Amino acid sequence: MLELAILGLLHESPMHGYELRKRLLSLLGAIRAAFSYGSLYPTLKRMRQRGLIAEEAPGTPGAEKPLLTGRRARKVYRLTPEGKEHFAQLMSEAGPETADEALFGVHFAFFSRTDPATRLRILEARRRRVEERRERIREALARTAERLDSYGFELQRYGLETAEREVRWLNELIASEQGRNPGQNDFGDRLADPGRPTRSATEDEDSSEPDKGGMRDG
Amino acid sequence: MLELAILGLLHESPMHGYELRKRLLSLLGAIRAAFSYGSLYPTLKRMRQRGLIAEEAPGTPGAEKPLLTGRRARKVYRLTPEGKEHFAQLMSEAGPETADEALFGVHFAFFSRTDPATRLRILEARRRRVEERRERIREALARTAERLDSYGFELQRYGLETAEREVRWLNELIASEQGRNPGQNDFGDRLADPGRPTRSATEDEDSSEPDKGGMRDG
DNA sequence: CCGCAGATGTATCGGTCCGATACATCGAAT
DNA sequence: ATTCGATGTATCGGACCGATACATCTGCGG
Repeated sequence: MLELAILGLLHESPMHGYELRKRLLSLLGAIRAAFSYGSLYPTLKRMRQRGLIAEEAPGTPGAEKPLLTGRRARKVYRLTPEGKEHFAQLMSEAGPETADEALFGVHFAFFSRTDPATRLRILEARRRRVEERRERIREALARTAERLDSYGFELQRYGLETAEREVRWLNELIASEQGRNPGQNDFGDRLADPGRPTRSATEDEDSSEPDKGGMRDG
Repeated sequence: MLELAILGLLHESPMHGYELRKRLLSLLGAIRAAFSYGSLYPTLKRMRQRGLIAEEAPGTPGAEKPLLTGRRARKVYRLTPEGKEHFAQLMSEAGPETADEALFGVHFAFFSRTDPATRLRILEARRRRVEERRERIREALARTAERLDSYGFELQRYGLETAEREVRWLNELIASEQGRNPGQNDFGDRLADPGRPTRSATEDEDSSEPDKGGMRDG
């Protein structure tokens, strides 16, 4: 999960842990809690040992005090070919695991790097999951409504409404996906460009992204 | 967290693990994933060792094959006085920890066992937390909107809307709490409406009526 | 000039929780 | 008969989190 997110982010450019965490926060913070350093650093270590990422070598190994603007030692990680392949493989999975709230969110955040068929299957798997949850709440409500105090009732009601809202959202997304030309990917052009010399994303101002509003039809 | 939920449920009646899990699912399943047995049984063991719960003694220690309807050995747990006290102490805490999504949900589910002042503080702590989250999303959106592809944008938009919706919900709950007589608790026991059993918004919405005078008051 | 708060940066530790798995009994359907 | 699903207890490895530690750089007020 965290692994997938790291691989996805390192697709943009090499980064060190602290920066990864900030990007993670701004990318996923809207839907889930940010990963903590207590998971991030051990995961980076593990991924490095597995060869999915590699430490960027500093210029001169002797007396490597000044990194960038005179900062202290930082470990900058970059994606290896194995990591790239592993990411593609993880992203192409569309089983029931991808319906989990957290994993779905990460997948969705990198949807532009997935083919349309996989996107659709993931969205439908998630919808199935939320629909089941919705039905379970309805049953529980019907079964135990008279036993609930007003707070318990309010919790059920709000949870049911939340599930219904997410199903509507997924329906719109699925409709939007199906509205596209099923053979084409009108988002893929920006990611199918392997030769882009990605600068560091710290103060980057590259706004060559005219496409928008594919699903903002309603 | 799980501990708090177990203590709360055992307030109703003694239960064994399997039953606890089912009750947990129907009580909290509307807002969070159910606890798994992988957490439940170790937690029960730990709580028993700490004296918060105790195993219900079977009728006759000799030849105790038939429990209830001839089933196999089950461990029925009941609340000890220490457990009752610990529950009250946990429920009276209203610090920032209680603003966490999961812990807030459990607290809320047992709100009828908390005094109104604590309820109010917990609701306000949660609202503060969600407002901060909402502001972080807004900033991230303003800062990185032009860098986002349509999926990233949609994720931010949906997350922002989710946060705004929860703040509205909390505002209603807080207003409802403040509308009560601050010294009394008119929800103490049961107050289920015997009339219509909770029709939820299946297909209708957009009523946009701001009346909604709090939670089902009589 | 000093100090000190706050951002940057890496890392570990203990603990909670989850998913998978194992094992066993029972009632009902096939 | 036997397979299937619900009931029931339990453990294990792994993922993640919160707290903590430690160190450097920057800017701010005194």
